[in-house]
Amino acid sequence: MAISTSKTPVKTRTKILDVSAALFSRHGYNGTALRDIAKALDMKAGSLYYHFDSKEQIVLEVLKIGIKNIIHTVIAEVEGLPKDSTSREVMVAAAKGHLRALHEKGDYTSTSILNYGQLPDSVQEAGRVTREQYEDMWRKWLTNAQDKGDIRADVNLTILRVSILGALNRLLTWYKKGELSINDIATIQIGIFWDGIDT
Amino acid sequence: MAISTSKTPVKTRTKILDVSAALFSRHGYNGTALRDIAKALDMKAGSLYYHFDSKEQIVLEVLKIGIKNIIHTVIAEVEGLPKDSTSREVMVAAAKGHLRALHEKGDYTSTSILNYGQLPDSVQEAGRVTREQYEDMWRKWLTNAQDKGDIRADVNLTILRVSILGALNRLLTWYKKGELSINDIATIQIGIFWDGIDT
DNA sequence: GTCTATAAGGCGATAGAC
DNA sequence: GTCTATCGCCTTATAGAC
Repeated sequence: MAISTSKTPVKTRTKILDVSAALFSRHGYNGTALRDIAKALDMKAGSLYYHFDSKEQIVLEVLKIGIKNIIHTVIAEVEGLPKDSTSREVMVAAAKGHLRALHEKGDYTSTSILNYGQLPDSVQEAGRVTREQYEDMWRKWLTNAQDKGDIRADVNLTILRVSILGALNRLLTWYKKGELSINDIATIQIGIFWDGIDT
Repeated sequence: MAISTSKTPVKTRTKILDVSAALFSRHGYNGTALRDIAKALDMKAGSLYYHFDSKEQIVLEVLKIGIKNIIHTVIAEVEGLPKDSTSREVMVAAAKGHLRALHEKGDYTSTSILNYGQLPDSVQEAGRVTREQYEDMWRKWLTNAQDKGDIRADVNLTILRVSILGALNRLLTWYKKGELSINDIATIQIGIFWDGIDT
């Protein structure tokens, strides 16, 4: 958290980001006007420029918060495990963190997952490094697991990684809170990948 | 194919759709102006209205072509199988069809896969039925396979379905034609789901 | 910090010439 | 079938009052 001495200056900024994330995730970057963001906060569009320099700066901040949130949630979940955990337990923990971030901060994370490819090139460029850091985390876990002999040697780890992340990310388009909790889903999804579905 | 008696009337329309699909898939619906579409065809924006009534009509047509293309490709692949094929062979064939449609008609299909949630509500509504028809096809194949005892009874088919489709759809964001062919990838991905990765 | 007012340009869509 | 020209509206962003 940043150092803050005054009473409220941070809060409006945060509200703007929250509302922006919600609107971007539903209507996309180009489908959301600054007037829409302002209106949702009972403000006028011009007032936003007291807090941000441009619309691009807003979406970039939303993007970074989304990715960092996933990374932090996933790391916390994995580091909360006992040191002698199995590879499978690591994957389930990582999946729980990933899904929990998608679910709890869906407005922020979906901007980086669903809308990323359509954002202005300059914004994509600025967010690229953090995104690749996250892919690297999965690359590392999967490689470790295969090296330890917990994943068969013939499994293509690149395809496994994109498959797992693709499967997890789909949560954003189908999950409505019902009988299954986020943790249940993570366990089930990794279970499918680990054990297969064959009889 | 529609009946056509004159020489060229269909072609310009098709070119407009091709270019629109390409631009929509890269910059999104709201990020693509009619002027951009026209410019890519060395035309003026106003001329597009001879072929289409509105921008929404263009994207709706792109959307429908994308979904129908996936459905047709997948059905052709599955119906090309011998009658006595195993459930696993059916899944691999369906995955091949799905990935082939994404790859060969990526501009059209990615509009329906990546941009769908951000399209105008009226357009989403018009495309919904066809989308659900496709989900139903997978639902049916998976249920059949489980009923025949080829998928373990304890596997949650809803989660399996969203996981497979999420994993397959990821192709759009990572695949660059290299050593692996589309058919190889389909076989590998279904192999992971079927056999698991455990040693 | 938020407002009003406005600049400067982009947007989808239309009308009529060719 | 495509053009030019334009309408009316919306967009991001800025300037200055409060």
